[in-house]
Amino acid sequence: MADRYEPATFEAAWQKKWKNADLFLTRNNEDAPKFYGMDFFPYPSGAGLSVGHCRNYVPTDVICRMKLMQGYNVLHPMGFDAFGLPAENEAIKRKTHPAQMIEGYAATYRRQMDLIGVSYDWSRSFSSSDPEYYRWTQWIFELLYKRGLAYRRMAAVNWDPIDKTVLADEEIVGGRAERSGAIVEKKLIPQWFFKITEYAQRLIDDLDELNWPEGIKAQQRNWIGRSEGVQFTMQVAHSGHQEAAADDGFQVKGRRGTLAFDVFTTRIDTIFGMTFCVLAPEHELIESIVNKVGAEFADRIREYQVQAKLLSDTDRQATNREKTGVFTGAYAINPANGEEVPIWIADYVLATYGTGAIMAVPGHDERDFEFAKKFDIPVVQVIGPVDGSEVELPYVTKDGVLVNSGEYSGQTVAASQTELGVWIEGLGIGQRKIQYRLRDWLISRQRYWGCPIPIIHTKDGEMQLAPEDCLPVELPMVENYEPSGDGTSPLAHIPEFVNVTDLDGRLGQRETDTMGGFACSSWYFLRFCDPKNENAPWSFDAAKYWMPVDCYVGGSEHAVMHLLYARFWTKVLFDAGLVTVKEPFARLENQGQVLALTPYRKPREDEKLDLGEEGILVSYQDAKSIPEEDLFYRWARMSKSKGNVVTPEEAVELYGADALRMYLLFVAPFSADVQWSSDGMQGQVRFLSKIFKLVDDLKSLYYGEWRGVIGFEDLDDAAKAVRRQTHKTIRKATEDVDKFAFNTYVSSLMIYINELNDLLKKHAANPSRGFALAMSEAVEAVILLMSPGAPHSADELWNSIGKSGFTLNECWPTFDEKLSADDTVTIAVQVNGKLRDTFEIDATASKEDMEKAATTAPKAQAHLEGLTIRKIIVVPGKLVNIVAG
RNA sequence: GCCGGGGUGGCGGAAUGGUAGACGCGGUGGUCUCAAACACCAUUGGGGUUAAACCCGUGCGGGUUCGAGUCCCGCCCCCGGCACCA
Repeated sequence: MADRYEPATFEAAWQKKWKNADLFLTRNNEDAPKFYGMDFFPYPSGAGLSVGHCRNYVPTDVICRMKLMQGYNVLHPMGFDAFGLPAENEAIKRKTHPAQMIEGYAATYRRQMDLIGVSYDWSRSFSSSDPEYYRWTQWIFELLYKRGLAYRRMAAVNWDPIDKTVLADEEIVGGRAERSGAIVEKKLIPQWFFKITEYAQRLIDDLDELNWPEGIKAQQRNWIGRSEGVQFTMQVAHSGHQEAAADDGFQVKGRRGTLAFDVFTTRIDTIFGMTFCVLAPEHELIESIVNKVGAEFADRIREYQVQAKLLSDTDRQATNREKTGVFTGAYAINPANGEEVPIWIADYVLATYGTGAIMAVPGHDERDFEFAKKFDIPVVQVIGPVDGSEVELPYVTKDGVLVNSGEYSGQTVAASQTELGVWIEGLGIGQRKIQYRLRDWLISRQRYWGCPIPIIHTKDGEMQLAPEDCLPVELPMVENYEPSGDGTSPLAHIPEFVNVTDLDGRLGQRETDTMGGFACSSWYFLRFCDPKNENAPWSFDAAKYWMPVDCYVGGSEHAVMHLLYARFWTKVLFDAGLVTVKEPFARLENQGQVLALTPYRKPREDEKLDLGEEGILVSYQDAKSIPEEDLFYRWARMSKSKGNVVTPEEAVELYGADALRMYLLFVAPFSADVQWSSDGMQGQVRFLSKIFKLVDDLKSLYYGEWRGVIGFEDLDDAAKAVRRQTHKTIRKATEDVDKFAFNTYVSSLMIYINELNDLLKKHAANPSRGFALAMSEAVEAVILLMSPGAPHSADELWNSIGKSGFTLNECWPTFDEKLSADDTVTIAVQVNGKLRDTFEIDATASKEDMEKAATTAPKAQAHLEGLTIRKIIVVPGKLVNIVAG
């Protein structure tokens, strides 16, 4: 074996041996505790992996490897999230079939993951597009349907009138289709939803028990958006301002002869300040109003509705957009004071939140204020500061008391919110209510490459589930699967797929929408527990044993969608008695991104920059020929489109897999973004070489049976120093890996190696027997502690000292508190909190001894000159602070 | 605007309220070499000094404490997410 790190000579060889020995197959030792460590389900893109992806996989691998060495049964699987739009679009472009294409891409991913030595149990791998897998995705869909959690209703899709296709939100840029440039329209079609809103409260509550980054939990809470308020009914005025508002027999909300609508507010305390109401342009009541008001109003309302429909969501919600709206000609009655207020229509009120209608209080709401100013609607103050001082409107703080509010004037905001809520309930026109921002989960996709929804529409318009034993409803393998041009899924144009007869022999048609990819990734962690099961999605016992995932690792960009959906499904499955956990992921860790220095040039006069860009992206090749004053570099996320990707192949070729792994661990805290530099890997080559050199130097001292005799040896100071360092490092390294502090895990090994080198240099000439034994222990500790981070090198070194097999099968070292304790400690001497001196003292020294040593320390004494000692604070093992004046 | 995370040498970053800058990258000087690369050794927060002593120093301003990078209050800046959700 060489005395330096020469990866080309052994890394590939060890990977082969691991494979031949089935080293990474999941083990199931009796009585061992379990550890389930997993990475986010990746979509295997055609670009392959970059070193940025490895930053996710390597740390998970390190903790899994350590847990395995610690005696856990470890489940560390990997599979592929193969269904979905990116795959389909790319396959169309390449004129190939997505199934075939994805298979190739997944193989590339696997090859790259193997190349960096990640210990996945590939025997458990699958793709979400495998019929054996999506059969059970459909099965879970049916479970949701049976439990009333899957339903179909009309909903808008983004429609591209040029390409005649449905677009995903990410295919729209600035209200236009990314590809065709057409202005995107909204089109109502029937679509499938999962009723995640029914679980909103539980999804909030159960966050508390999760060991997740606070930021992610906060994002989920925001997304679910719980707010407490009051919902109540507003009557449309019969008479008064508008003769056409006379009763002509409309029936709305069960009130014969009247028009009415519900509003939701979190500020019921401001109800006396209501000076108008606003309905969303899509509000159903508008139809009735249009029929009752004069033609001029009706025309303006219609026009506004058309305009609103044409606006894309992004345009409509653009920041700082001026408020728009029209007066309907109708009035509503404020139940608090009986006053009539005008009803407006405006798109700043969303149809999809609350009741799609609001009471507007411009005195105490910025949006209403802005609207009122623009349309000259009165602004009334009904809340003021407790001290009665004048304030500028809108006054939106909840710190205050009611004014101009009848009998409620003088009450605090908090008190009146309760009282007014009770009052509304007493009147029978509404109730206090908890409202969530969360919407139901739209799963329909009018595309080919997804999991078919197992529903049959019978001739009589009924919906039936495809019988369980007929699952999966297989996606037909067809040549043409491009979007069909009429907005339906391509599946709708495959008669063999569509036409079926149900169990009673009646004719029916299959549902042709497919499920969005998030459905497939909402349960894959359960399938990994029992991936080959042909009779069930998983066996209850397997899931009971492995779940929850103990450590789930991936990027924070999935903070809401995937993680929320997976939590939702797990809760449904829990309710159905199919799993024993309410939450799928006990601990979540987000890795930082890997950024690469990316060349840009200044734009020429006629060039426009893309949104958020400072310059024009250029390739590294072109950068060489661009004049220096026009060229600049920025840190940008590694991606194929930026052309700044470093692949694991390149890194492994130049520096080695272990150097890449150790660099990824060391370069920054796990959750921080990383500025990639290949120089850093050279540093790891140097470090690994140092280990090879040290192990080589220690071979002459190495005694394989040290464990049996070291306890009987009378150890000299040198030997004790070695052991102390060994046991300190074992403790530090173990703790650091457990808490995902991989950078300090690596640095603790560096410190250890440096110390061992120093000690060896000092005592090599005349080593005692105890020193040799302590160094024997150290050699093994070094190799085993580095094994999770640099497994190839560890196995190479392990065998070089005469051991056989794999370090992964060895026990993780344990530390002995007594051995790691220092004999002597360095004590800091402070005078009035400022460091003045230090001294060495026996670790067991008494407080009195420390005080004495401190007060007589020469430099400290110089600072005590002429002062009276008032107090002495002694921190054992650390410092002495002398307070003097 | 709201929510979350940050701000420490030239750079990445360490520091249970207890010696700030561990470990590494880079730099400088040296050894090796015909030379370079690699490697190794020394040094490396700023000021100050022949050297030391000493002074300053964790975004800014206050506070608590024997002692604050760490805790509290008020600001500033950066990154991420959400964003007319009534």
